[in-house]
Amino acid sequence: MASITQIIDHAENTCRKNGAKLTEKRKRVLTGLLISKKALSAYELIDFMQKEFNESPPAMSVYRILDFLETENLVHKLHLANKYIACSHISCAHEHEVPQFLICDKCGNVKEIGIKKSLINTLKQNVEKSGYVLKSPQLELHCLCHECA
Amino acid sequence: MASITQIIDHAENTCRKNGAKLTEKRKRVLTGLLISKKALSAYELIDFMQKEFNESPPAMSVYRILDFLETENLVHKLHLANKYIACSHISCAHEHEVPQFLICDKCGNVKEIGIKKSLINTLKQNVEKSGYVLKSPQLELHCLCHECA
DNA sequence: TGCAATAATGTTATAAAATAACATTTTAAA
DNA sequence: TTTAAAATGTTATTTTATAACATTATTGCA
Repeated sequence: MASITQIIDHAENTCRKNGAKLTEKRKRVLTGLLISKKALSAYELIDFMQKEFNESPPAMSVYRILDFLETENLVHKLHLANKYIACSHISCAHEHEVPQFLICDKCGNVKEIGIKKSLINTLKQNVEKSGYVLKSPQLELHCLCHECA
Repeated sequence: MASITQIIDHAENTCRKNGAKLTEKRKRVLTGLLISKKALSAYELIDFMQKEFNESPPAMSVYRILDFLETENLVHKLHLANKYIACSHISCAHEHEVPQFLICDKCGNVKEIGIKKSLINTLKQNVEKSGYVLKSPQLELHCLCHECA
């Protein structure tokens, strides 16, 4: 399990390779999500950063930074929960599976699992049979965690 | 293809069987969604109903009505788009498939397809292997429709 | 039929999430 | 060094959603 510093370094290198820049502000937002044990909304992130880093960035900035991090695949937006979660594979060397998020409707806990290639292909075929093009196979499912079930 | 009146009648009977009541206000919200060619947000619904029925219910009421309709499975909330869409199987006599929504990220068009039982079972097993319980297998996918692709 | 309880809806206010538009600062490139 | 582009800030607003209290309508029971 890589330390947060290592993950940030790795993220920085990945961004540089893509011609993007992981600025200090962006690092701090990503760090906030990595430190946090749970998915956070933009405003929860602002509160969290106020407590952890003694800085309170404007919401507009946080949203922009989250958009950037999402575009760089460092962060995932969970639409079911209106929250963001750090990608759990940032420092992996191998290509990892498309994420599927199991979101507890009761307590908000989120678990990330990988979607098998075969399942993605099935989804993709279903989509194309319907005249649409699959843009992003990331999945979110309404669940209950083992504590709330 | 059932007429809107028939669909509403069917919905009313289904609610009655479930011990719920499809009041006039609720009928009008459902009708609005049935008339509409596309998924609508709560506020879009309010605008739509102002134009179609010359009534402008408060947002709070619309949200409550949408919650009710969703609970009765007459309406689906699309979390990716923050919109609602009428269930397309209200007057079907047979048990229909769990819905999967293909949502065009560009224009907002939504297509509903059915998820095969085998795919649901796969999803369910993946979830349970992770210690969670699948609560609702409804899926939403980021897509592009054939016009926007 | 009348009354009490419950359900549905309205009102007022606010919270939460998100974005538009303009401005300033920082960084990178020429 | 200067300019252009990127990043961030500021101000304001829009959009989505809900809390809490009040009123109205409906239902069930005596």
